[in-house]
Amino acid sequence: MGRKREFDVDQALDAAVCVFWRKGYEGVSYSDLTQAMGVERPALYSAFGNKEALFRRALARYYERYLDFIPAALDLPTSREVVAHILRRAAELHTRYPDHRGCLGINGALACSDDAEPIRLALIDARAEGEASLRDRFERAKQEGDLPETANCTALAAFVMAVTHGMAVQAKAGFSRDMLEAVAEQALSTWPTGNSTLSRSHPEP
Amino acid sequence: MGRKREFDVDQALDAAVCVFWRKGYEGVSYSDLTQAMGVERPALYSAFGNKEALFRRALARYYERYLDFIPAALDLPTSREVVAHILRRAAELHTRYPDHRGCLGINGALACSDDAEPIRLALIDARAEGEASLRDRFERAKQEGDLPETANCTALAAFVMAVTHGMAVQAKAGFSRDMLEAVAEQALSTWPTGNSTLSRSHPEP
DNA sequence: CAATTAACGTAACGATCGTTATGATACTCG
DNA sequence: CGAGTATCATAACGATCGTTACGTTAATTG
Repeated sequence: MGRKREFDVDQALDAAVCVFWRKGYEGVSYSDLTQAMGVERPALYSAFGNKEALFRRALARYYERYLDFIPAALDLPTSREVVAHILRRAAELHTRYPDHRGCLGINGALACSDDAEPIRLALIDARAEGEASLRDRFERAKQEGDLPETANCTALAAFVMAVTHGMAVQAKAGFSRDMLEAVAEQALSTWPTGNSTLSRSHPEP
Repeated sequence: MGRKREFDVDQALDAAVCVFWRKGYEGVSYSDLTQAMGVERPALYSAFGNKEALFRRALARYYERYLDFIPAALDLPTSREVVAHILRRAAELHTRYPDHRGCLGINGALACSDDAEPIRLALIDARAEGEASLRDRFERAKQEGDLPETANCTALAAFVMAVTHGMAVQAKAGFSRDMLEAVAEQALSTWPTGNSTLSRSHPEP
């Protein structure tokens, strides 16, 4: 019972994602949020709780709506294809929207005040989760002969994520999609190959 | 004439560098600054101007005190040595100080409010300058036969900077120096070689 | 149709932001 | 020594931060 909500929560959340994506957690004020979401402050608090809770909701939505290509990439047959897909899709995503470039997982909070430290740590955790799943995928690749026995899967996953993060920084600085894709190709050119037929059965063009 | 300054400007500036390095431009308040620099607010204004001017001074000092290895690296004989030196020194610098990890050039302002936009652009310019000097160095390497004729020097420079920025993000997230060095080595393993004797006359161990 | 309930907009909360009067203090120069 | 000046610490400025009373409006329930 009671009055029914006059705005769509999901739609408002999408708007919040865009604002945080552009300005980061601390760079966003409630004035920014109310303007972008078309919702007055008290409605935000009743629907999402405080700013921190709203950001966490926005981050979760970002991962499921924009970073869904990462779990999808993990299903590709070779580690090289996994990496190629992640790097290329990241280059595209980071330059897709001219008014909020880069990655929310990086833009959200890199260095911040003590007040925002919980958000910074939450972003670190989120990134670490993706990196861990990538490492696990590389371990599987090693077992399959797709990566050499000597491969350091932890380091390889960290390398791929480092390039992705670096591209996000450059995207926020205005780098073109083409330039980021050139960076991605350079990163790919280092990729080790195993000795099974797996990696040769899916040649890159 | 008049009263003489009771604090050392350079020393205070070094303290400001550390604070901005840790919390970024917007994450730092004047309370943080006065506490870290041991100087009251009006003295900061009279010595440095406002917060934006202070940050620009701190950024300049950061480049000359901590990023001096970049111009030094450009003088090394081969492009591979240049890149190796930059990546390894970056990995070290980004993990050197436990209480302000990463890079001021990234931590300073990645995504921010509209008020801090001038600082964000200044950081972009500063990074672009280093990237351009790296590209120019690679062009020279190409002329010397140290890089193949087909090498895309702009993309190579962007790649090296992307890895550096990615390592900075990871350093701020708590990654160890060893892990960052493994990332650097992986990046190095992609490095193209020319066909002159130059690159072979300085083999890596 | 009342009674109840929840979301609405307005407007204000205390705290902190970056910035600056203001008067006291310490130094230089005539 | 005394006039002048620059730096000092205290304290306050208006603006904005994230957050929330409060009275009104619209929907549901008996």
